[in-house]
Amino acid sequence: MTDDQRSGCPINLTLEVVGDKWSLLVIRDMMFGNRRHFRELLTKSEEGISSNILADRLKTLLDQGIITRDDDPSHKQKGIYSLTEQGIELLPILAQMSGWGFKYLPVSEELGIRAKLLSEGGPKMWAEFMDELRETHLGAKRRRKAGPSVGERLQAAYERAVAKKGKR
Amino acid sequence: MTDDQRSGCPINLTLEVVGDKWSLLVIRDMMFGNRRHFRELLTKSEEGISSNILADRLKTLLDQGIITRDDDPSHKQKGIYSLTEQGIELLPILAQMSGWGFKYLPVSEELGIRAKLLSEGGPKMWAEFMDELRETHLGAKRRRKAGPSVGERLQAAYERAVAKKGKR
DNA sequence: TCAAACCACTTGTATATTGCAACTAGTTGC
DNA sequence: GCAACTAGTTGCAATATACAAGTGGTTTGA
Repeated sequence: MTDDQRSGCPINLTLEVVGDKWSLLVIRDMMFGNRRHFRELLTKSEEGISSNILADRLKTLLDQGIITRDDDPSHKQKGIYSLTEQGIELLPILAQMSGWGFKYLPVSEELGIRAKLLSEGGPKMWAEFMDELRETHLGAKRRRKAGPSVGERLQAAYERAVAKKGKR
Repeated sequence: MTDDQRSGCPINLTLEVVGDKWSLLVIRDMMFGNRRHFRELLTKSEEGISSNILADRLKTLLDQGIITRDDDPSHKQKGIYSLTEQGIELLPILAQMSGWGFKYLPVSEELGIRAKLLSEGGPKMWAEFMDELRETHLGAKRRRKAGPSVGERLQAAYERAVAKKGKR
């Protein structure tokens, strides 16, 4: 990867950082699937990323300040990847992509349910979810709201959709 | 380009359609720079796309229903590319990317000014701009608002920034 | 204590995509 | 009729990606 940029346009610069077919999927899995280890990201992704590509993307995202890596105290070889504030703020981009894809592309039922909820929830729900991510990834204190978190609600809806599909 | 998809996830599907380094830049130029012809897109882009890549991306975007192509009555060889409703609705994704890039990446002053305005304007401004795009690209009738359009305001701000830079 | 499983990657190689420059085939304006 | 303009295409080199196998080390459990 070279350092020279094509232009100073914000959209172009953003695309140079996350405008490939894998980076945003890794971020997505960290956000919505709470994958924090290399092995989790490698084996639990829907799309089947290869290990060399994953290693390369994690390195780039580290260099860009979108994620950080810490040693896992429970296992000398494990690393824990966390989103930075900059990474967490990619959520609105993912949410908009998710909404657009849900509206116009052949999304599967069980994977579309989260997109639907996130789209209906709008910016307010996104902000709440970002606060939850700040808690899990940055250790930020958060004023607890009543009822299940956004993350829990999305996960529960997904599991209901999977169960429903299995019954058919 | 093959037809098989990696997964039915809306984010993944969106990335498979516009998740490369050029497609969204072409859309950006059509939206914000009002480039409608092949030659305009080719020569007036900040980043310098090559003609084979541009031809390929326009074909893909046509296939995907994001743009349409009509013959230009003034010139037998010219085609006019227009955004479809599906293409126009990519604006919020571009706006979010623009805002994120403006906040975190080394954006140039004259190209950042539009990002700043768009970010400050928020979803309400985006909706207004999308209405303007529906007028120019889809021929939709629109209730005129008082004062300059969003497109005009963005363009004027950009030109002021360029003029200011030139004086230094 | 030792083998099997697990961990985060790296390496090698085939294939696909991209970037660059030149070229084609036709149209328009003077 | 010719120069400039139009939308692309072609050939080739450089780069990125995909897939399978391997590396060096750690943990688990009998």
